[in-house]
Amino acid sequence: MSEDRSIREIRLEKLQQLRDLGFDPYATEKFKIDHSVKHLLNEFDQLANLSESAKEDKPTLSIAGRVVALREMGKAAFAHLSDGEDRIQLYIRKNDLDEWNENAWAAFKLVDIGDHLGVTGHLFTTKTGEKSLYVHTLTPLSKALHNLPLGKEKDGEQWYGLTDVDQRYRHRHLDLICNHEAREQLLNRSRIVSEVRRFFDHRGYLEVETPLLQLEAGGAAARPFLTHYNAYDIQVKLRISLELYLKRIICGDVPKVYEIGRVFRNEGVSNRHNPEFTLLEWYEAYANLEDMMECVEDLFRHVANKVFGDAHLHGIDFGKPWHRVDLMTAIQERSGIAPEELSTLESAKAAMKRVGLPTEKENNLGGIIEKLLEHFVEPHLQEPTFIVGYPIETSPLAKKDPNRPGFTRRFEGYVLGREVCNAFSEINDPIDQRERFEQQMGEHDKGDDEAHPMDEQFIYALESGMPPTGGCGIGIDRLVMLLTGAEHLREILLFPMMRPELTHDNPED
RNA sequence: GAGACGUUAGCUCAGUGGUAGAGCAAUUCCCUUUUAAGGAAUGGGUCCAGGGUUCAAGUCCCUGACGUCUCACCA
Repeated sequence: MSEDRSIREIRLEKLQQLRDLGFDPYATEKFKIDHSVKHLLNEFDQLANLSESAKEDKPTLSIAGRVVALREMGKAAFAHLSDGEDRIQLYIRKNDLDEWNENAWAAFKLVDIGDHLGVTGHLFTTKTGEKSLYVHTLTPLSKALHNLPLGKEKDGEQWYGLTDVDQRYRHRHLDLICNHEAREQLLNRSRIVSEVRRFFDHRGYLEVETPLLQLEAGGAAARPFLTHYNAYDIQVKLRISLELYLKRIICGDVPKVYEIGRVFRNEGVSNRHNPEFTLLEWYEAYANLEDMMECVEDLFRHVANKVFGDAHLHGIDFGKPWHRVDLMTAIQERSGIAPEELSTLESAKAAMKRVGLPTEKENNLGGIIEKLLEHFVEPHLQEPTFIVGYPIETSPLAKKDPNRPGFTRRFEGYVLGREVCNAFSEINDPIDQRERFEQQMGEHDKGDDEAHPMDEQFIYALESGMPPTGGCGIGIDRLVMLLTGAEHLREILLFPMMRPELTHDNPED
């Protein structure tokens, strides 16, 4: 990024002048703050009365923040100070700055928009009725050497500011300074994750942390990132899911565990994809599919109520139970393809062709069924819905449905036409699990490089005995998208994956 | 991976093949209750990069980089 050198140089000169006046912005280590700006404004009347008595002699209230607006008027000035959460107007009068430091006014004149400033003073209301702080003393706390893209703002409306999405993501701090919505998204995400934790903690789940560096990345169908561990001189992979280690903990007789952690999938970027994202998975021994459904319903209801104070969000009522629909029934209703047609690969391909979908790349029944689901059913699943009963080929970790050959005890939850969770009764039969892995290895040999690898350590754990267990996974980023109404994953990822920026200053980088 | 669109001052954006523009921000000056403060003056450009066409290219053509959107792939 090309830098306006003159602005930077001017501000470095101002920095030196501030130092010469005894106001080195970088020298202060701590500045005592009495109140947040928001608190100051909320409790203004009470705090203003308190400060009335002390008006003449000593400083009363102390606040700090970034100067976001500045209106100088000769020997007085107005400024707005923002602590990120809220902003308050400052009134600075040359004659009313404390006499003990005659350089204070000169120092103030060297303050720019973007600088951090600590001030003391008393509260008052201006002629036009704005709650303000009458400044007695000021302490520069940082100097902005760049021209921050702070626009003008009135009544919460912003004129200018930073809108270039590229710059917003690459320099997220500027986005957070300039765009209130960016800050809100950050806070909402944090609140949602906190409430998810609280939900599971209160239900007696143990939060655990499992390895990110793994010899074989399993638990999902995805290509892993590869890296190298020098000490052992081995290739290791970044995890693509949390699943297998969490189930090994279940095998260790810890009956309820959850993890919220980053996983990495070596894939492209889109509105709803980022190569690293945050996954929530929880497992509960002795629980089945129905228990998992209720848990998902409770979780969404809890988070919506706690974070947004309402189970109704974006036209969806998370207070109600979710619809429960059999996958094959849903496909038949939406596409007219009967379950019998999807019993062999040949008839399934024929059915696909009949409804106008390409069949060239299809070589297993499960894949076709999931494609039909995606194409015909998903867009209609606006209301929270559990689709139940997934084909065995695409569910290598889910328990077989004893009543339906070829299908597993697995469901996915959908809201507003998008998948929000994936759950199943976990396989605890080590023989079955080994067969599934072997089948996946067969798929891998046939060219599916996302097929699940064999994991002997996991099999060994199952062979030691795992109780019947229900498990569920939710992409936290997509959950936040859903609850906040964000249209892009990038809006709720602080630092989304971006190609390196080619700068003119450093073309070699 | 494919297509469409975009990239001009610190920020937001105009710009019709013929001298590079505006608002805000910045610099200097005036102004002791303003609030998108106001007034006067000033400075600020690798028009994404590299080729090409042309007397002349920010503008037209080609290639590339980065981004946005849509589609494809995946979750």
